[in-house]
Amino acid sequence: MLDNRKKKVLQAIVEEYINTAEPVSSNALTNNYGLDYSSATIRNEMADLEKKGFLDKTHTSSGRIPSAKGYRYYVDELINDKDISLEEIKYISDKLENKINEIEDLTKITANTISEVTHYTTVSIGPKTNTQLIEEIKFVLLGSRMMMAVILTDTGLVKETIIKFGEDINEKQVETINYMFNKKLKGEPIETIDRPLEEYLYDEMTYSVNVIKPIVEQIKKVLEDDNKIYLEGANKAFDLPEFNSLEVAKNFVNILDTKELVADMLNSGFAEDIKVYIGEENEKEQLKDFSVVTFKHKVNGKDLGTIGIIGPKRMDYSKVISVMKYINQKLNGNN
Amino acid sequence: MLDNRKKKVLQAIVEEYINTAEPVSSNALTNNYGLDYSSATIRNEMADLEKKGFLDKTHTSSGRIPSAKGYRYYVDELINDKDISLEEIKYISDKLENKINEIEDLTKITANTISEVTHYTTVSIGPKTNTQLIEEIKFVLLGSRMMMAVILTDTGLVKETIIKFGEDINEKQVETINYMFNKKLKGEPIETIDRPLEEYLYDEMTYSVNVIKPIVEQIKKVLEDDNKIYLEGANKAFDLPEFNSLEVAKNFVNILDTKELVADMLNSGFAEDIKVYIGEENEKEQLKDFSVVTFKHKVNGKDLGTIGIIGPKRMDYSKVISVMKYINQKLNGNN
DNA sequence: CTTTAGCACTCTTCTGTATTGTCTGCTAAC
DNA sequence: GTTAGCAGACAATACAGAAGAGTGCTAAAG
Repeated sequence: MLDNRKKKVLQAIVEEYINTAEPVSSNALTNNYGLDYSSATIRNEMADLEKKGFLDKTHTSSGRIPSAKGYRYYVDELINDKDISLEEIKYISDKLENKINEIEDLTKITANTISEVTHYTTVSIGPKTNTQLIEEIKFVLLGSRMMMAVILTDTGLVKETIIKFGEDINEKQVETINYMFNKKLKGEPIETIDRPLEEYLYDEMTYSVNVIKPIVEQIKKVLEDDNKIYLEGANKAFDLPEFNSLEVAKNFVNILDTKELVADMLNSGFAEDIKVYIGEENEKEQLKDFSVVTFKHKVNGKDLGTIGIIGPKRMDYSKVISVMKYINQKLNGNN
Repeated sequence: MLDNRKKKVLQAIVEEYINTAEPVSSNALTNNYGLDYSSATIRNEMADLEKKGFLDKTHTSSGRIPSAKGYRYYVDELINDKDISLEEIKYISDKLENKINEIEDLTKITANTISEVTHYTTVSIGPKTNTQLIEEIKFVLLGSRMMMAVILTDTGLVKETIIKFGEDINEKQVETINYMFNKKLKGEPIETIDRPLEEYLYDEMTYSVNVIKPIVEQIKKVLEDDNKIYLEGANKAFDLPEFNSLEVAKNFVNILDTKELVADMLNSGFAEDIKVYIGEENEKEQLKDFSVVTFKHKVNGKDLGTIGIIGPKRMDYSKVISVMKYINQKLNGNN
């Protein structure tokens, strides 16, 4: 579809634009990026690329900027893995080294690491709990009318919540509840908890609904809560030149503040490990001026959460993807 | 110090400026705010107030804006409690009604409520744990090398953490640890946990340091963690006209991102319930263009956390303070 | 047939100037 | 003590012209 030189020109324009955020002129590319031609030749190529839809102009006599199609082609065909510097490798290694066991915070730490290395804003969301298997569920009495429930899953995730009662509870009751819930739920996926209340009461009618009901309700609530979204490096975005437009800056802050939007964004595109959405490719209207790269990180095939990078369309895709790939390797111990 | 009419003029200027964010002209005040004088008279008063340092000009022929001293005088002497609308009362009541028992989230919920009603950004920090008394401390075995510690304090706060071990632990050991720690710590202030390790080992040398050490370390870590800062309504700030300056907007985002700064801010000014810092009154250089109102909320004299409002210097102090006072009442059941 | 030099043309950005409107300060009259 | 009225200061806006950057096209060179 594109001959070799056109590819080179497109790549050069994308990379130059990523670096400078200024429309790229034909002159800027001559004797650069291995393009040993005069500006006129480059101009002819640019005109062709524009006709084919890979480039845009901001006005008739401006340099070119990549179109969404141009970025897409770049990401799909032209990108090459960027070498990560030694310092970056060291930084990433240090931060992740001892944390790999702390499943609860791993997504947060990883998101923070990515944000620090790439200088983009990241949002992250913990692992989906509902398909994980319950390994153990424990109830602990706290005082006389309060209880803590701790759920342990097969992936090593621990979720806990406090339950309050309108009546006194004793140790013996807690023991029975422990036994009862474990009998029902051990080895089952977490979503089992969503079953109707009667199922829990089937065996043991000795327990009043007053006791069982708050337990089930509170546990459900905590598990829904796994949609908590963490944000890292929001201020970094303000260093980018495109954020000099107050319009864009405001829009950006609003996006980050709309939790549902971010959650939807992170939950889309199931299977893939790393997925790139460029500008209009984002389903959400509000994101059409940004690019999003999502990264579902897993250890041994187990979902551990999703991290999203939000940045300008001229995001340094190569670096972002390289960093993600490296972290993925690291987490899965292939290094 | 100021005669009655001057007070009236100053109050009018502050309130007008709070509403419009535009320098207030002498004309705007005539036949308004109960000032039935010509613009020339108002001008004379304004000139006097400026000489005394209560007002500033942006340039020689502009209207007046309040100086820091002007705001301070307004807050100290001229402010009157603003009536909160019925809708607002209902909104606040509904949000706080059933949450008063959920100590863990109370600060967060309160901060969110304040942000919604006042339309300013709030930051909040949970209660200081170190002086609270330990009512009970429970250890629960999870699997064979993992344990959860739950600490219950006299104010009803629950803190929990997961501890991982390099060796297997059995139920019997957990029981002894439970007994041991409770014997040592029950009724003591939380900071007792900071004691040197030897104290925990004194009685029970049967337990290896491998077991006790991770427990103490992890508990310490969690309790330090009480400095977590919550942010509400950051995007609201961007609707204010002063945030049209990218400079200010950027500065603002950076402030919110600097956790230490925010923590310092919330922890200053010990005793008072509600404290107002206007512009340069803030200790931190970065905050000198903003005003901060801090609100230490308590129930029955127990510290439950601190909430800070960050807004422009022309913040609606009257409304902010009224809302805080109302919430304070509400939380303490005087209504 | 590909590449390049050169030039006309387009559009943005910057600078300077004139214009308008707002608001003050001051003076003189009430 | 208060007010009307006017001169002066300044911001904001609009407009014109010049400079600069970059393209598109043509014709010549390789």
